[in-house]
Amino acid sequence: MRSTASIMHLDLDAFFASVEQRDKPSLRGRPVIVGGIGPRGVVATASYEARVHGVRSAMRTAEARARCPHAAFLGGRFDAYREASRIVMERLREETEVIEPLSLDEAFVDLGAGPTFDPDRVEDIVAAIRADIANLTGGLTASVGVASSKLMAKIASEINKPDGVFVVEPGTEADVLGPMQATVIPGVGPATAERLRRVGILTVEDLRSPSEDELVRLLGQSSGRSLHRMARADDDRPVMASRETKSVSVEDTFEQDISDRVQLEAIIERMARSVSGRLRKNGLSGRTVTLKMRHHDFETHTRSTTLSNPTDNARILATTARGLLAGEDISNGLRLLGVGVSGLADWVQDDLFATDEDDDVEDEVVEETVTRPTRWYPGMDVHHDDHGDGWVWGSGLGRVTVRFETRWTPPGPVHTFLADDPALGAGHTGTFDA
DNA sequence: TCTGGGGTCCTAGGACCC
DNA sequence: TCTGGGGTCCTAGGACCC
Repeated sequence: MRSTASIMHLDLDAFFASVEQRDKPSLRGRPVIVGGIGPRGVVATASYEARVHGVRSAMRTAEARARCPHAAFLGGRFDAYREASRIVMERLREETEVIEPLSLDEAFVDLGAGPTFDPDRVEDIVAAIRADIANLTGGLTASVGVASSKLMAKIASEINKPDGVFVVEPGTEADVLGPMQATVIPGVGPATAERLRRVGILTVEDLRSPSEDELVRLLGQSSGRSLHRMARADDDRPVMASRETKSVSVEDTFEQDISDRVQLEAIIERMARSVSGRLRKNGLSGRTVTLKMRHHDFETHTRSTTLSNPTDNARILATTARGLLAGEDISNGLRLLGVGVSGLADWVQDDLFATDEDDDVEDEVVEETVTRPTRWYPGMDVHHDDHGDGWVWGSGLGRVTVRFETRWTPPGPVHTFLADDPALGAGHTGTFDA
């Protein structure tokens, strides 16, 4: 915690809805709700006119419709939001390079890292930034908090929202924080709040009573230690100007549950292409492929596998993800499916002009349906058949289809297989050595 | 006709290696 | 031969954030 109020948190007010109202004058002064507009949609952002009627983010759109039937329900125009966000972030960067965007509509700014920062003029600096944002974006408003730490700046930006500013005077942090609900501390969500409530902790003040060890016992190492400090407004986390991407994923909730494997596999193909495209655009590739499945009863499971080499290739991602689906019982239907990649590496892209079609050039795909394999892979399910005359493969009860793929993906060839033994009712996927 | 999509971070257990 | 500890990687799940 530094001695001057020089960390700013800026939060654009009702961002998606405000962009819509800016671009469509007929929506100004009216309730606007942006989010999923299908039967299973939820609200992403509600304008303040809609919040009056109790509409909140993450609320089901069906409920929002019931509460506020006269609102405009919009699906969202992310290109417009990204552009508005870019303009705002660019303006913030004029203050200092040390800005940390948290999302399209939020960022920390280390004002103290600016070349000409004067702590006595914080109010003027903030006023100039907010005026510029309004001018540059066609009237978007922002709420701002300034304090000696990220924690207090973030909390302060909520205090005079919307279109307001709050500066926490250095030295008053703990006093400002004490009377607030423990849930104002970022990271204290519903589950943690409930655990705390059960031991009588409601406010930040209450959170100062237990020792660090007691909080660790209650909430685990990481949360326990950090909450013990946060409760005392003790926070020296730096504003981080750049953060590397850790994962890339796509998911979709269907309007109706899907139990048809062929249909799900086709969706996986589409998602794999989407993930692949985004990996390539960012010069990334990853080793761990994750399939996310939400069942009809909302039970959610992930299945993942780690390849021996990073890939950004749509077909490898699709083959791998399909293999992960193969072992799952989907007879009651899935409401959501997702494909993700993590374990990312940024490799030097050696073939900038390659297209998806070009990728096929050096690929080798061998598919065989056999009772005995002609090639072997690690972990191949081979066991001795006591009733027969030797070693069998898979269940030993029938034909097994194996698809071996070799693809040349920098920095080297990637060999994957997908084995499907109907009698086992399970697919087996992974990598093999050539 | 309950409950989005895109992320991050943490925990915990097992495998494996030294 | 037995026991133990630590570190790292992998998988799965969960909490949380906007």
